[in-house]
Amino acid sequence: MKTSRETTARNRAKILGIAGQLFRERGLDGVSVAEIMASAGLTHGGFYRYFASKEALAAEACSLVAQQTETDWHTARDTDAEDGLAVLLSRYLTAEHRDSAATGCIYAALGCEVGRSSDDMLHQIFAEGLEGLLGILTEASPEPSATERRRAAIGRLSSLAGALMLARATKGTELSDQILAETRHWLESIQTPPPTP
Amino acid sequence: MKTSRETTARNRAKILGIAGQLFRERGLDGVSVAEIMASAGLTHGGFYRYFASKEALAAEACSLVAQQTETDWHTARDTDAEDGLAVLLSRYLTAEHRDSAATGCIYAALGCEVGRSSDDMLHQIFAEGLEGLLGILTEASPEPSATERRRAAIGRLSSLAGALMLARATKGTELSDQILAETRHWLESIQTPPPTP
DNA sequence: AAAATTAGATGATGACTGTCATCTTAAATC
DNA sequence: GATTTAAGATGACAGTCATCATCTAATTTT
Repeated sequence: MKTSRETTARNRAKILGIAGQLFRERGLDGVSVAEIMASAGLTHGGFYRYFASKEALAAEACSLVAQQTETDWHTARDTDAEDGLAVLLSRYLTAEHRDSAATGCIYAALGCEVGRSSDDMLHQIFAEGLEGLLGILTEASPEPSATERRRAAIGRLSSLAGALMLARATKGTELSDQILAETRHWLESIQTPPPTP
Repeated sequence: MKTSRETTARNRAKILGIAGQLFRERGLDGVSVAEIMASAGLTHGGFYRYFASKEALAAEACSLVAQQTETDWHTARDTDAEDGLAVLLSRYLTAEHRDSAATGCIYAALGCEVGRSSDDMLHQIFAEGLEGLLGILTEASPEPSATERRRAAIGRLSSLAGALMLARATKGTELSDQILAETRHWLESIQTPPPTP
C-alpha cells in the first residue's frame, strides 16, 4: 500500500540508520538487503524505490555515519577547552568502544573492506570523512607549527584506528586490553619535538 | 585419480599459500573455496580431504602468513643493527605495500574482518602473531625502560597497521599518500619521554 | 602382482543473495 | 469525489556458495 510522504521520509531515514549500524557490526558484505529492510520493519521488495543498489546504500550510509562522527568529535573536543585531545583519546580507546562496533568508529570497523572495494565513491567518502576528523585533531594538537600539528594529527588518527582494529581482532585475549591501554598511555606521553632553532 | 605422497604434500602447501594471498587480497569472505582450489590447479571437490572446513583453512593460512611475517620482520630489523626500527618503518609505510595487499601485512588486510569473526581461533592466532611482531619491535625500540619499550612497541604497531589500513581505504586520493608519508615522518620524529627522576 | 587405499574429479544439494516484475492499496492530485 | 500516482508486499529470477556423495584411477600396501 502507499504511505504518506512523512512516513516515506521516516522509512528512508530508518533504513539508512539501521544500515549504518548493521554495516559497522557485520561488514558491508555481511549484511543482506533483505535483513536491513526487515530490521527497518519493511520487506525487501521496496528497497529499490529508495536506493539504486546495495552499493548506493552503502555509500550513503557511510557518508551519514561519517558526518555524525565528525559532529560527535567536535562536541567531545569542546568538552574540555584545555585538553580536547585527551578527551578524544580517552573516549576512543576503551573496551566499550571495542565491544560496540555497531555504533562505533566506521574507519576502524570498515577500513579494510573499503580498502578492497572497487567502488571509488567509498574511498572518496572515507577520505572526506577522515579529513573532517583530521581538522578537529589538528586544532586540538599542541605542536608548535601547523605542519607539525597536521602531521601529528595524521599519526594520532592512524594510531587510534589501528589500535581499535587490533584490539577487536584480538578480542578475548590479554593483548586486546593492553593494546587499548598502552596505546592511550603512549599517545598521552608523546613529547612535542623540540623546536628546531 | 590418486597422487603420490609428495604431490599431496605439495598440493596442500600450494593451497595454503594461494589461500594466504587471496584472503589478504580479497578478504576471507571474498574468496570461495572453488576459487582457491582452481588457483592451486585443482577442482573444488578434493578440498575436504585437506581441510575440515573453509574456516579451518582460514585459520591455518593466517597462522602460516603470521609466521612468515615474523621471520621477515626479524631479518629486516637485523639489516641495520644501529636502527632496525627505522628499517621496519620505512619498509612498512610505502605505496608498494599499500598496493600489494596479497603479499602484505595480514593485520592491516584482515584485522577488521577477524575482529567481527565468531571464530575465537582467529583471535588467538592474531594475538600470537602480533605478540611476535611486538617482541621484535620492543627489542628495536630505544626507550630506556622495558615497560616503556613494550608500550611504545604497541603504539608503533597500532600506528603502522592503522596507517596502512587508512591509506588503502582512501586509495586514489591525495590523503592516501599523505597518511603513509606523514605517519612515517611522525613516528621517526617521536622523542623518548624524559626519564622520570 | 593382487588387494586395499585414497587423491582428486564430477556433480548435486540446499541455502542465500541482489535485483526486478507484478500486484495491492492508500495517499496525492485534480 | 474521481483519477492518478506510488509505497511497499509478494514472489520469482539467476547466480553464488559451502559442503557432501559418488566415482575414477593411480599409489601403497600386502
